[in-house]
Amino acid sequence: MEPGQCLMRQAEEMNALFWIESGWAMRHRNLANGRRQILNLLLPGDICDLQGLIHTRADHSVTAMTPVMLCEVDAGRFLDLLHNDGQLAASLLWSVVQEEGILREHIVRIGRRSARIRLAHLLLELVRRQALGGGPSDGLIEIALTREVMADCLGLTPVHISRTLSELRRDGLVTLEPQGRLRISDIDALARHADYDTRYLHLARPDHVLDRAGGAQA
Amino acid sequence: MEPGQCLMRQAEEMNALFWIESGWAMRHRNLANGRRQILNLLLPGDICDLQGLIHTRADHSVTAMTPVMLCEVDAGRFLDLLHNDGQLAASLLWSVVQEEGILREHIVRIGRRSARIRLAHLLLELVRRQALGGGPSDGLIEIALTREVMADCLGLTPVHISRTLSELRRDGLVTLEPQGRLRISDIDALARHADYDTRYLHLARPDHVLDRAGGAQA
DNA sequence: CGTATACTTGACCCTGTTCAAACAACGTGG
DNA sequence: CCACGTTGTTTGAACAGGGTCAAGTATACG
Repeated sequence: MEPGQCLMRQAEEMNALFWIESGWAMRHRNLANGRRQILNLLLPGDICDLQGLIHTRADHSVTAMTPVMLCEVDAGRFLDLLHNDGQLAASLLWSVVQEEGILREHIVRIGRRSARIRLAHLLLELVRRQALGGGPSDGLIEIALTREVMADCLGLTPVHISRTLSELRRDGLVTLEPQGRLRISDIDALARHADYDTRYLHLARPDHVLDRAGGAQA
Repeated sequence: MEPGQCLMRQAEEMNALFWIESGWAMRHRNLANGRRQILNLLLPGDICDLQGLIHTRADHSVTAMTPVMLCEVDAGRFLDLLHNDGQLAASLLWSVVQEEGILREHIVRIGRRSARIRLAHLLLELVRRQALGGGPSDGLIEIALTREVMADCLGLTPVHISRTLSELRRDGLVTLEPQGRLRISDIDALARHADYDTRYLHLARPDHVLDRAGGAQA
């Protein structure tokens, strides 16, 4: 899919599941007053969306931010597959727990943190998730995020993102690379600075879940 | 459990699942700077928590707000039960989708709405969820919420909640009942006023999911 | 090389915060 | 039954973080 194309549209009925192979996308909701809130960014390896399994109306849209390669699975077939493959079931459970964790973290960020720390957290999370999905782990964020995207993630305005980012750059925590990509110069320093729990999403995938679910078809 | 008791504590290892039979509880995270963000309120009928299934460290606490009766299920036994009971599996899937919807709604509220509308949304959601769980559906919120609880839900301060609530009362949208409980005088009026999607969580539970999962042990 | 899109910067404003004091509701013990 | 501590609520005044509007500047792209 090309940038700007919708994988899924608010209020549309879903009956498939997507798996992002490459490229970035975003889940977002558009409000009546023209505002937008991005709920979560989707990186390679992410699943979208459980809602598809229960064949209901989507409460948000999903839009490609870069060219995206994805794998589409019919909901019915997927449920059948779950039946025969406990490992798949365990993966799904794992992925759901991960996603809920990301959503919760997002709530805390938006609800109780300053603009500066919100932004630091967002960048730290993206760098970490990118690495988990096989991307670079050196602090460079693969794709260029517009100020508007960051603003709509964090409940701020593009103008204020611009200012806050300048601050972080001034303090040597973040640098601006070619093509508008961002780099966290020193991940640990920024994490300390921003009270970021480095164990978050660091969870090794515990195999006992796999074992158990392999028998249980969870 | 008594009010103030923890069902689950941040950073503690979980290997059980709870089902709330009666009473209200809250999921929350406490930050290093002493602030608190409530992630979600748990009402009768809610499940807490999927994280328990994969035996990992909790990233948040759960605390009883009223006396709470709950049903505790060992994670391993639950996974075994899933094996034999497709209906249970479907219920779980359903409940996960519901919960993710609630979390997403919360993000939009906190990220892109004014204090007044945030509060209206919170109250509307509670009234709706309460009714879904068998509680009153006439607009009365069963339990007295402190201003601080509402503030920590919505990313605001108790002082500002107090002011905002006064406004809503002045405008005749909400009334204060005995024992500090709140009542939405006219649910539809408030929903219109607050651009609240009344279809949200109104989702009838589709039986085809049950059927399918009954065979598939999803 | 010109246009479009995004980014930066400044000035001013507004929503929600902070601090502080007064007030109400409630339970306890004398 | 009343005094009183406790906990939660209301209100006011001053303040600040972030928003809004507007102008100017990069950067990419055809």
